Amino acid sequence: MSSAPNVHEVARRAGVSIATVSRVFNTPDVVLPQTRQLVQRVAHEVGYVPNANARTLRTQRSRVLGVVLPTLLNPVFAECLQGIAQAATAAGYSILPLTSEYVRETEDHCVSVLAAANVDGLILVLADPATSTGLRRVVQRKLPYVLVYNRHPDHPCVSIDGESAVAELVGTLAMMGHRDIAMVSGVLANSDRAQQRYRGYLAGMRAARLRGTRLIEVPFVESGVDHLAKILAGPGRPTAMVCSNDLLAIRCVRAAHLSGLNVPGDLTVTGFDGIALGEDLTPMLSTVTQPNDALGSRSVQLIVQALAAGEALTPHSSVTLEYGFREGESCAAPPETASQPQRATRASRRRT
Amino acid sequence: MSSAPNVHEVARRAGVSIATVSRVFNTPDVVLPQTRQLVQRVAHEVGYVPNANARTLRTQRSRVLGVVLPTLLNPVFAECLQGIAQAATAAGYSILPLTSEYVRETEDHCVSVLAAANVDGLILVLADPATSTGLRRVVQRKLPYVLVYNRHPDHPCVSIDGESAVAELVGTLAMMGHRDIAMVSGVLANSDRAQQRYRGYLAGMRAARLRGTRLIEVPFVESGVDHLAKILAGPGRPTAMVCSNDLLAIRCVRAAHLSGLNVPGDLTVTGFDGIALGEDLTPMLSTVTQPNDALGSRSVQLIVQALAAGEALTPHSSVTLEYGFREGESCAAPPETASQPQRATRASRRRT
DNA sequence: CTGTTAGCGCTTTCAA
DNA sequence: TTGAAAGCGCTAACAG
Repeated sequence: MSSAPNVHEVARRAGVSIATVSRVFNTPDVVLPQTRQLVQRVAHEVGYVPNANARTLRTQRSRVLGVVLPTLLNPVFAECLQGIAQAATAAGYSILPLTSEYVRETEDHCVSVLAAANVDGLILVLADPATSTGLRRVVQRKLPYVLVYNRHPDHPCVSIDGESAVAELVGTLAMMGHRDIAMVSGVLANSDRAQQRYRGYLAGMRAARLRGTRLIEVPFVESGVDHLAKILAGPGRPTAMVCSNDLLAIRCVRAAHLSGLNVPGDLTVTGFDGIALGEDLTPMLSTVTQPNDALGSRSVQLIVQALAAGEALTPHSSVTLEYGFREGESCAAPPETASQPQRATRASRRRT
Repeated sequence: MSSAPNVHEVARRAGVSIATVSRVFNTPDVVLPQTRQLVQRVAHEVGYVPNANARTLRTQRSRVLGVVLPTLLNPVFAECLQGIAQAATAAGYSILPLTSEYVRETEDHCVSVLAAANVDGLILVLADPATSTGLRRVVQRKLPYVLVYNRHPDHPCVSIDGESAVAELVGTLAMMGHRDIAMVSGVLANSDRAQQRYRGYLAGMRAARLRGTRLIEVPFVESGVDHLAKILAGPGRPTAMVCSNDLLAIRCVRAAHLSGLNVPGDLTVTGFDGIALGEDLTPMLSTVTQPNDALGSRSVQLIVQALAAGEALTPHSSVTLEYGFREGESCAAPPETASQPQRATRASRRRT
């Protein structure tokens, strides 16, 4: 409602020129200590803060990184954003986070908004880089960008090898005696990560010489618990469910309970993502852990570094971080095989 | 890296003046259809998007709402932000969300950043409005603002009556036979909501003629599960734990499990917030539910409306939304009283 | 070390 | 209906 004080106001009150005021905020050491302190005092008194828009307009750099995430309702992305925020602050950048809600058009729109806001760089978590029109626009406008979680040979990415992780996990389950292992996923077409993990599942099953692969796609209308419970209550239910993310795994555990099944006694459930909350659940969620905040901070570092160097990031700069496994308590040998549930003990680590 | 196209570029290519280009984007109907279409075509071709900074600088309004939240790692605030984002989009506003991480200085800093960004209004979730220096600055700069979750007679707030909610909840527990009811909270000094809820606890205990009040403050170093488990393993443990938020409740359930206690058989646990995830847990979390997204969207509506009217919001415009109770499965009569756990059936509602 | 001045991209009178 | 021109708040030459 009231007009914010500007350089003129401060300059007038301090009896100096607007240039001096500007210098105090940009190159303080170039102005006489005495003058500097005077200006600082006056600025503080009137509550002057340099207008970021004017500054951006003039300098052609905003020191802002645009961030596009699918949603913040999934803690995975909230954790990642946390990492992004911290790293950005450390590097002297602000962030402007937007969510696409997994809608293609929204993803597109986010890119437009961020471009209009003159962000210096973009950190993107896309549904699927291969088909993203927003990404195409970013490339053709030559905006510096990096993808996170996504993996694609044509783009700079910070990610983990989800395929190997799931393959490895399935191998472990097979060694524990599981033969009926199902994969639970959101709609595959909606996410390259889901596809990646599904490929890992298939590879793992193949490697273990298990033929009965099964994909349970949970359309994300409602939470999907009822749908899952129905499957578990029916005949021929799997002994293990490998879920494409932790939220889905939590729902599987719930569905098992609703079907009168004990986890892990009657049913093994594993997740993917390693959200912090999973550690506080009972049973503690067995899951593939990603370094979510590191994925975020690493992407900031990459882009900030590219910005400093003045050259765009290439697919060549892609980084694959390590994943891990949390043993948890939702995993055991299948009921037929072991008289008493035996825990998984494997907790290996892998890099690519 | 590459310079974005601007009005001049588009004007030149379309053979019109920059003013006409501007009009096409701001008052399309005032320009000849033929000219308009030409400009639109050219703009689209070169991928022109009006520079938001320049526009803001010139018009002195950004159509951006600044949002300050404690953290996004607690789904409560992510849910609220979701509501804010939707309502803002619907009203033609963008949002600029920042997190304070419950640090006073950061809260302050967020306000500065948002002021510098020329946001048209502020939506704030503060640690404590009574002591926030950031808020003081907002007021003295006469920035339009509204507080969410916080409650304070001197400020416009969108909130629920947490005190009554907890009091009511405690009453219900007492009626179920609980006498040893403890309150579990984060550090009280860190949040006016925690204080509010604690007052409700005290009031509820008083109303039920229960004298043994007990506050368990969980410092948020680590998750606090070990601390809680230790308390539960010791003598004189309560039969019910009323938690100040759902995340804490989840940890209490975990702690109970680690101490060999069954929830709700041996211990009743209730939460506060009504995060969506609580519904998928086993036992399903019994909790006070807040309309998190409505709190967010309502605050947007208030501020947008004030902006349109050109007059600031006053404490008078404060809105109290209704809370509810989710029965859940983490609540039962205390072990001494009932041979078999009996469920709470109360699910009342209250407004203030 | 400090002041004057041009101009970032845009909107908006004011004229035509 | 369209164009010319001023100016939002700031920074960065350039002079002094």
